[in-house]
Amino acid sequence: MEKTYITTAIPYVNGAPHVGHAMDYLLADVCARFFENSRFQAGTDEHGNKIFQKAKELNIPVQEYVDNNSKKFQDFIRRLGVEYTDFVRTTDPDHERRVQEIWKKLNDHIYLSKYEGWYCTGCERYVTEKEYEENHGVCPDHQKPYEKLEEENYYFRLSDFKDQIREAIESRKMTILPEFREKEILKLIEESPDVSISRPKSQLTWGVPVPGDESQVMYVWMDALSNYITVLGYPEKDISDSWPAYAQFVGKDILRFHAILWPAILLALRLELPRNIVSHGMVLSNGQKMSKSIGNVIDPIEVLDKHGTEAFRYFFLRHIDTFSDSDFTWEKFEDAYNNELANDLGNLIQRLATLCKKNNFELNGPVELSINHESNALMGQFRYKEAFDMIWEEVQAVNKKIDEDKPWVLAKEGDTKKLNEVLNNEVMDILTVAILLKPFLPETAKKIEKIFNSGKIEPPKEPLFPKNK
RNA sequence: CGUGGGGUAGAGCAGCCUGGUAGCUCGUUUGGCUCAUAACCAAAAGGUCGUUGGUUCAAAUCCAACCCCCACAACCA
Repeated sequence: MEKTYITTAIPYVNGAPHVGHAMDYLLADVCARFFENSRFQAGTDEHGNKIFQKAKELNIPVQEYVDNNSKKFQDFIRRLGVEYTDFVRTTDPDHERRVQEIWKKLNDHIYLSKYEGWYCTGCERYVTEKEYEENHGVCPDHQKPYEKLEEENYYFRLSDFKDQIREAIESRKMTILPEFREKEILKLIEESPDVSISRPKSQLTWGVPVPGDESQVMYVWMDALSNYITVLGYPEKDISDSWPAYAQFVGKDILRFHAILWPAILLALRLELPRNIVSHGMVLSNGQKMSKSIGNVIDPIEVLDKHGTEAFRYFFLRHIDTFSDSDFTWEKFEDAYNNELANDLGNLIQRLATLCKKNNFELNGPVELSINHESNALMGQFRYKEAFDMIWEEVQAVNKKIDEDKPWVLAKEGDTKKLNEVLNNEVMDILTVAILLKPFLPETAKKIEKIFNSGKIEPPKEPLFPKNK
């Protein structure tokens, strides 16, 4: 059976999970829950010098180091309430073997060439011409002058596919979202040079060996991008029940690799291009990019510990824009939690359940609602924040309706018929809200259904979202 | 002359493509209600829509120039 295949970028595991990683997972999770029959990939990127060095510093075997870190990400994803179906690790032998198979298939588009550039022996990396000029030829970290070095690299001939990629984007066979990023990519394609896809072993040991050349190791992108199909079992398995991916979620910082290099690889393999590449913005902290040196990094685990999964999902899906950069501050988070989750929704559940209980109102058996809400159109376009806003209007509308219906007055007047009628309407409304909330706040949706759609209506003993002082 | 985004009420944003009384959320003030987590509902105050010029009967919206902020520029989510 055909599945809606949804992917997330695989994070580089040289550190702990970052708030930014959460965006990928949450958006993909909303998408996966919105479509029922979906396949959902997640994973970790585990090769490269930085990881190798970090493990050496810590005096831990590299494999053990990446095992631990990969586990941290898996735990993190679970704590976000995100349910993936497939998890890929780039150090998995299956993945490594498959990447080598892929490399072989790309052979016609790969060539060996010299790379020349400024190199810092301290950092063990090349710097760009611009960086070289800015630092006046001396590495600021190591106080050493850059050296001119040259090495042999394998290159992938991107130019073989530029026209096809441009055509796919323009004809919307492959859609890049949001639109302004698509414009950016179309410009970038023109100036994209061929891509260096290997490093000499002397420089990079922790990686997948290039097949047929002992002296070279694959460079990250070739290794990492392939994960989306190696996890499906490519090339030995038929992946047509899942591929092409319906949506690939990535941060805007790595969009270029996903929108240019990755499609080129797919074309070279004669595979279809993904239908949608959705790029989200960055999460800022107090209006600035998070960075250790500024000391404004928000630890997602801390947010989860303090407020739980549902509140986390709520804030990041509604108050962090789906496509643009948005700001996280604790103040904003607390405001949203108290005003919206606690007051609007939490209190609504409490007051309506209490009204039902006090007036002995019950539904006649569980109700099946089929809903065609206008937010669905937005969901289909990946405009999750806007869809969520629209759903919240429904929450507020129920509060308003209760105020207008004044069930407590009807109860005093003894108008039982009218009372039951309005309570029934209101319960239907909140059950509708529950269904709409499912992709965003699955646990909350479940709780609402349990309270209102399983016979006797009882207000929860503990408020769903206790207010914080 | 790198590329892209942005500059709209105290804060955060929508509106701009398809010109025609400037809108939403939070905050503030006032009123209502009492079912509810001192929650809910309503109303009010608050804006020369970055600057200058142009097109038009009419511009936040189209055009031009300029100023300011931010991101990206092969691996710092």
